[in-house]
Amino acid sequence: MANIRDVAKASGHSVSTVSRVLNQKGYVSEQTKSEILSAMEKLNYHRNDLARALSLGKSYRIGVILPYINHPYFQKLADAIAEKALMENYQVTLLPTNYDSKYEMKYLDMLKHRAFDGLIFTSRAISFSQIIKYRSFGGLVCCEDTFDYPLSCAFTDRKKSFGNVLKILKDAGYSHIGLTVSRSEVVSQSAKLTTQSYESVFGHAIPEGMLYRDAKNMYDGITAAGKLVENDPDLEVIFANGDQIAAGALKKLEEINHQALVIGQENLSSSFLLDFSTVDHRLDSIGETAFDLLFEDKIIKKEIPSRFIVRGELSEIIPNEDEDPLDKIIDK
Amino acid sequence: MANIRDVAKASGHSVSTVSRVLNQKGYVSEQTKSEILSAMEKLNYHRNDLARALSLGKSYRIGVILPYINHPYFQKLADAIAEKALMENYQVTLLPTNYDSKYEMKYLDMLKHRAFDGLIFTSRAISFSQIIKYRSFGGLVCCEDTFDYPLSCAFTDRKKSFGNVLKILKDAGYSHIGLTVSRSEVVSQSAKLTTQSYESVFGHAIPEGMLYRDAKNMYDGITAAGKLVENDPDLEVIFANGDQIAAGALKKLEEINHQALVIGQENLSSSFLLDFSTVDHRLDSIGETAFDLLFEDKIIKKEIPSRFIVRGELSEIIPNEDEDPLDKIIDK
DNA sequence: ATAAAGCATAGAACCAGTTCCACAGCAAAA
DNA sequence: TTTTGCTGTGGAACTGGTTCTATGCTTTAT
Repeated sequence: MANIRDVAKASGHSVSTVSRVLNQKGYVSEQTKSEILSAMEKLNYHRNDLARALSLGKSYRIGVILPYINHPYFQKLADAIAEKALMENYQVTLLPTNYDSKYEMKYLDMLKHRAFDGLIFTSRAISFSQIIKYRSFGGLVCCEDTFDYPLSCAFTDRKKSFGNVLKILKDAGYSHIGLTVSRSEVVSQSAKLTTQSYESVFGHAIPEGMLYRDAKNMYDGITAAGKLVENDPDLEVIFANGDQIAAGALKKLEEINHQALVIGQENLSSSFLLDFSTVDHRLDSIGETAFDLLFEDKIIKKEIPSRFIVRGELSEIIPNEDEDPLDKIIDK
Repeated sequence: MANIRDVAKASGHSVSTVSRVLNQKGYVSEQTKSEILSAMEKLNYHRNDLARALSLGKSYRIGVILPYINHPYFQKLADAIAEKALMENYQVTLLPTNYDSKYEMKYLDMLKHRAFDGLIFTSRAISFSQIIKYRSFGGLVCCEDTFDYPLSCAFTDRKKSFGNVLKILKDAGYSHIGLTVSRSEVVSQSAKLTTQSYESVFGHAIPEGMLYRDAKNMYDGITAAGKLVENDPDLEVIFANGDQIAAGALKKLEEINHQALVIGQENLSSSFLLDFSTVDHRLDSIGETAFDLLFEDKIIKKEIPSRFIVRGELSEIIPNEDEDPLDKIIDK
């Protein structure tokens, strides 16, 4: 493998001149340039990016921290980040954690070790204060509200969007509502906001047994629907924490022949296929924004508004006047 | 940022001794070791992975080349590769190409530039002979049969599995069969095998209008089903090139109230949810194997057998004796 | 005529690691 | 007693780039 010194020797010029040709900056005569170029050709030379990165102190790589690599929510978010990053000539590496703080710390350590120029947290198990400690080692952005912590973020106000959906349900006369969350509200910010929204809309806590706390995939959705109907035979609505969970729930409801509304989140293809309403958290915007903030000098916090996509029987029930803060969309 | 020389100076030892402590190899006395360790602690020292990679000539990074980052088939395959790679302490970067050979060449160039130790092609636009040129720059593996080309691969015999499914359909008395492929059989190996299998089972080419050539996602599935029924009002079966396409087709068939069997591929959650049969190409096995082959010295080619997962009405029709080369599974 | 500015190039230091080699001390084997 | 082998350590070269600085040589402006 030829290196820059080999090229210099072969062309009869100095290393610095070769470097100038390589980077197309500084003064190089046409004559010299073509001599060096042909030497490169002859030696089959290609610049070593690792050496370049070491010298520059910048690797043009970022990492996206996400709990599950094959989870639709995080996948969609990661895709959005990757799309923007690739446009800016950055490479993106997906870093799955399974919500294990050990992994999160490991990836932060990789930032320390200069494996990345920056990290985007799509979700997390560790605290903000832990993350902040690593600020001096590279860019850091979270995809959730970081409140008063000195940490950039791009996020949707879930309390607002959850509250909006719940209010619509309340106004439409529904009261037997089951909810699912991925993790207990003690550890999950999203779960906490779900219960808080419920309380503020309905004026009381979610009734015992109407909150299913371990909904991570379609199969959990099946289980959740079973439990919720078992706990409340008059169940009217299931507000799930994702379209995949909603899809599973719908399947179960059909199976046991229980009539109830199902609402999902993220506007995945399954919600369209199975024709249920869904909260679109605008993951594409969030991802793009998160990347943009990564290498800003200042700490910036950006809120991106959600949309409620109304489908199926709900689209006939709810009023369409609407001056709420969300773009409400009646699909088809 | 402290470096290894700072640690050496601070601890009163040499750089090579610090390196030995860092890598836990070679002789170091307990006394020296603890002195160096505490110096590292004090200086908040962390090894620079870029410098290490440069020195070692190995970055512990691999790339996975795939046309679409959010396509279920490639996602599943990439997930399988990533899972194995992470176990072996390699980092995985997803490299989307949109079937643009420019991108594929760009990623091969990145291999040249030492950004990766190896690349796995899950699909490709360029020829095998193009890829082979880069063999000297790092590991290279394809997830399809590379035939006589000197290139490692992990793959399923699609001709075999397609033929198996088509034979089952033929034996069950179906003859009005529509098929979908993602790209024309001129460029897509998979499409070519689909048409070849059809011909060898039915003894004639796919009738005009019964092959839809641009099926890439669920929405294409909807369009495809419409066209196929239009071209043959007696359509009995749609054999789609993926579960997402099959799901779209099924939706369209229900909409226009046309009774026909739908068969997908990859055994995604949608095939389970919507209860149609599917060909499971064992992407998890393929991904794992592909990684294993990446850093083998020899060129190795491994075939992984597919499974046909039979669901819905088909499970009542087809005989269950079966000594065919595929594991046939009757689901539920 | 002379200073300033622009062009073209080379040399050497620098980024932060790894590793080969030499050398010393000491214990066990010849 | 000498040789061998193991332990422990340091120096220096090496990985392959970038960039600062110095040095000439032309032009151009004053």
